[in-house]
Amino acid sequence: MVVKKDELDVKQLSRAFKALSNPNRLQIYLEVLAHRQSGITAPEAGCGIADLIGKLSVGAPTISHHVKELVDAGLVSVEKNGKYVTCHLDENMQKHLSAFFS
Amino acid sequence: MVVKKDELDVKQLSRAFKALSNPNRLQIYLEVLAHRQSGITAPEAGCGIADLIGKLSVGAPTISHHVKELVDAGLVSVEKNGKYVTCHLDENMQKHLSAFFS
DNA sequence: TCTACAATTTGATAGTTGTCGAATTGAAAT
DNA sequence: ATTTCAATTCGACAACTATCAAATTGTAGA
Repeated sequence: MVVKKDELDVKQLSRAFKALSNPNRLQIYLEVLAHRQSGITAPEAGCGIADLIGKLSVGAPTISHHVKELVDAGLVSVEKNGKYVTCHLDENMQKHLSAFFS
Repeated sequence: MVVKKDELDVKQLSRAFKALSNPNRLQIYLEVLAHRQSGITAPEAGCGIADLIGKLSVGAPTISHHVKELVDAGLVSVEKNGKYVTCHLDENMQKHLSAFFS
């Protein structure tokens, strides 16, 4: 059996950093970080798109675009509930990035 | 006396991430990381520009440009010795980024 | 002084990105 | 079924980026 590699390569890493390189996208990531409830799924866990639209000073299409980039880079995941979308932190990626600088 | 703020703001952070968002620039940062001698200044500490030119597959002007971006973002510093230039890791910035993901 | 050479600057260009307004989708409520 | 509303997709455009070749700088050696 082939063992799964646990390290991120340069390409993946640079993609993650690129996702965080735009101030608005970094803000979104910070919001998601702030809403994280480590462990159990709590009532107000996650960060709604509408919240983000309220807090940043760019339009909804731009928020949508940025969230997608964060998802594509593996930094966050999204969960759909009817009309609404909630963002969650990808804790595994966070650990990888933490390890990179340590 | 006014205390010096120790945290990076969103602007500074996103600038650092932008500097690491290009694969070639990230490679340079990795090289500099690899050449770091924590603590004392050892003989082969630091990473020469010529080394970088040898390891990456882009021309000297591009390397020069990328190193400048890393310096501007506060990730590395350069030291000149006659014709030669050596890059050093900015350990303080490294600590800040480490803290960000922890 | 002249030459060689490491590194940077300049100028150009193809490609990428952030943002917007308008149009679209799709789920819930009436 | 129609309306409403959250979110996404589309099409466009100005701003920015990565890279290169050519020209320039500046240091060290002959």
